[in-house]
Amino acid sequence: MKISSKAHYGLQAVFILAKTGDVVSAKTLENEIGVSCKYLERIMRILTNAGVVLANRGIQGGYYLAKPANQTTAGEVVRALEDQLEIIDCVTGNSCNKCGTSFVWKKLYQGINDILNGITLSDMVAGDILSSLGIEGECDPCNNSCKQGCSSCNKNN
Amino acid sequence: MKISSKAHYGLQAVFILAKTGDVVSAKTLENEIGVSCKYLERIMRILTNAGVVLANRGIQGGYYLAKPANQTTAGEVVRALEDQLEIIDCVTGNSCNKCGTSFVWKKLYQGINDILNGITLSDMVAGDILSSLGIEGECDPCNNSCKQGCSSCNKNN
DNA sequence: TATAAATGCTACTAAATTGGTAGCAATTTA
DNA sequence: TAAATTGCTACCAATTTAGTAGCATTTATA
Repeated sequence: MKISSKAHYGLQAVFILAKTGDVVSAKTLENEIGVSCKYLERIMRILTNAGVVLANRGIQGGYYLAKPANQTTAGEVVRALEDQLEIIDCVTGNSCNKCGTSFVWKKLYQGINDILNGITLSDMVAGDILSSLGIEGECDPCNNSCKQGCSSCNKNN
Repeated sequence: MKISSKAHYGLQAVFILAKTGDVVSAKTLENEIGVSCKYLERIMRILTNAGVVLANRGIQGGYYLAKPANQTTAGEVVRALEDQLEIIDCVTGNSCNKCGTSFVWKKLYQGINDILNGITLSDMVAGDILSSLGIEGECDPCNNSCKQGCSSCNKNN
């Protein structure tokens, strides 16, 4: 149950595309994210084939969102890069030994998809701007301190 | 983002403990689940150390739930067997590059825990009984057909 | 008290997955 | 034509997963 580096880098990449609102090359993404452009190319190609982003070749080429940021969800991105989020074989109906646990995985599968489908790239950009303005104070989503009123983790809301 | 076989087998095992309501040996679990008792022993030892189950050695020994089935959640079981469900490093505050995606993973992490914490072993046993009685009709949680009113996947409710 | 049945623990291993790298082809702009 | 860029395939090292094996320890019971 780990997020792969592909999904992590891929979501960072589309986040940058959303924030930039323009064509961004793999080389630029490499500078922003800090991982080799060859690896990013592979990741972006998966997202291109999935229809999440579009690509232009040649000089001035690069990647850009296929749809507006507020119509692109984290779910689309992560599913493309995480093998459809099929957390266990039986959740997509490909075989099941009826072991008594399947409804747990099914619920979890649906829950994970619901959560990620509920987050758009616009949400991510908005959350990032708030955070960079220091509006959330010490409520960093990456640690366990959360101040009341924060819009990112909602832990104390 | 795959459920490990340890978590799958482990949840099957505690499900059997809950259904049986008695001490069950690894050998018996082997017969029920179809995986070697040596591997199950290792899994059950993790659950024992986590305080989810208790173990008796010797003849007539085996494993049993440490708490009543309605007070034991899938979350406790899965967290013990899936490295605390730490889907990515930054969700538990151990480091974060503030890449703009962290609040997605944080929300996902909290969501996954909430879902699994909301399912008790009693729920699982109840769901299994309903299913074995055919009450849900063709709504098998393991395939994509779901009839209205089903209590397992809620897809059409 | 012997014995069989059970868990506890550690070490090992084969297979699969992850996380990349490398090189060349194709495309496009200037 | 040259430079910049994506597209594609093959390869590879490291890690993780999914077990197996063997012995130690404990315990109920005959």
